[in-house]
Amino acid sequence: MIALVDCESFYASCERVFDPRLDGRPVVVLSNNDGCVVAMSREAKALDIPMGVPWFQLKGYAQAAGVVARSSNYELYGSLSTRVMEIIGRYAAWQEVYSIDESFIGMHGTVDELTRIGHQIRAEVLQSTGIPVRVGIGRTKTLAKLASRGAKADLSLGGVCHLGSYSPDRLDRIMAGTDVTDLWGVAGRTGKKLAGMSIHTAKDLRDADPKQIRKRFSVVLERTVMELRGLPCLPLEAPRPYKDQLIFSRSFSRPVETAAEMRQVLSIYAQKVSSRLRTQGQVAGVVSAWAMTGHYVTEGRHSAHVSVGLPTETDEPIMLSKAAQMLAPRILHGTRYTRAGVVLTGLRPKTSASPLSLFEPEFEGRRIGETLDGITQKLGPRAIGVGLGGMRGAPVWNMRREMLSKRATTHWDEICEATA
DNA sequence: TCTGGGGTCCTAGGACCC
DNA sequence: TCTGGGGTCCTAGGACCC
Repeated sequence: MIALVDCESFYASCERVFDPRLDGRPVVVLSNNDGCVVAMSREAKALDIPMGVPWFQLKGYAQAAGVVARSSNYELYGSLSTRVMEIIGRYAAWQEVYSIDESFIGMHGTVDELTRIGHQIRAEVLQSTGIPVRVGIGRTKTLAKLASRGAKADLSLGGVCHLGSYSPDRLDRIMAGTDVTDLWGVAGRTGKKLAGMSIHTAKDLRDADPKQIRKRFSVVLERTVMELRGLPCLPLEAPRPYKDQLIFSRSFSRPVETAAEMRQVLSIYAQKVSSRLRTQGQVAGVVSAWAMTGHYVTEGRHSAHVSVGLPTETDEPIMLSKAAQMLAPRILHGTRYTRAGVVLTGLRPKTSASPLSLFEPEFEGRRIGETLDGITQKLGPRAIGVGLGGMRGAPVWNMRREMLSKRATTHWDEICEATA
């Protein structure tokens, strides 16, 4: 059997761990730039605040209704996630950490045994970290996901739902009451196309002809059909040694319109992403950069892309920053760009085979990257940078985070204080 | 004024090979 | 009119996830 353990309203729950005043109050967490709502506590959901609503639209109502808003504090969430995942891992020989707030584990046992273990996991994670979790158990990942929805919907289950505890009739009724787009792997576009074939519920999809589904859609949806029937098609994945790509992208707090400013943006973003690259011990072979106007503008929409193959794979910030700045000629002067990003692909672990010295880039071997990382770690992210990245103050286009909580688990000077 | 960010997998189609 | 067949690799774009 497979269990999905997922954290309830994870970001909002993290905010509560070190600020118990938030208990029982509606809490929303905002995306970068304090843009829109990306997480809500149960109380906020009860107010029918739509997920994804822009903060500037919600602000007035939120303040009147006593909603507490927080900027997203990924350093805190990442740190608490690591603790939660470690505890969950103690309960299984095989664990897949699927996302910051979800983990699949493999389990053996009777319905009663597994349900009991589910409750134990819940209790221990709550006791040790303050984060409430739900446990959904089924024969496949897709069914475990469905069970997790059940645990959320039916409070009488106490946070643990094992699909094996239902009769076939009851399971049919549950699936018939589940919209097909609420399934894992089925979103809006596929949902629309399925509706055209009179497939509206999870039960409809389970009972559809897999071959037809594969022909009309893809092998991905065919797998969903089989998984709904209890046939595992998606194995628990082992942790990967490294990623296929790394991205650093941000929206600006105000539009960037000049090539000079955009060069600064790209230089800094490239340095940010190169630092992640070094953390993972990888080198990159291809640098891509893009810039675009907002989704919501009606006039003057524009986007620019460029992709550069590097002569030698590298993790050095100077090379990568120069490559990213090759986007500059594609930038239309006077366009109101609202976001940009730098993407590294062609990633390999750094250890294997060093390039012939003839082709070594100018700065290779001088350990510029390592040196910057060391200084940054000691003195903070803006202490040093290459070229346009070495800024005393934050650039004017830098993102907004006006309601940021403390990073209580990763910075000594932000540690939680208790007062009598 | 103000609408997130970081990933994965799959497929189709082009380039290229013999 | 009519222009091989079979294979691999790579990339761009679509769809989805949290």
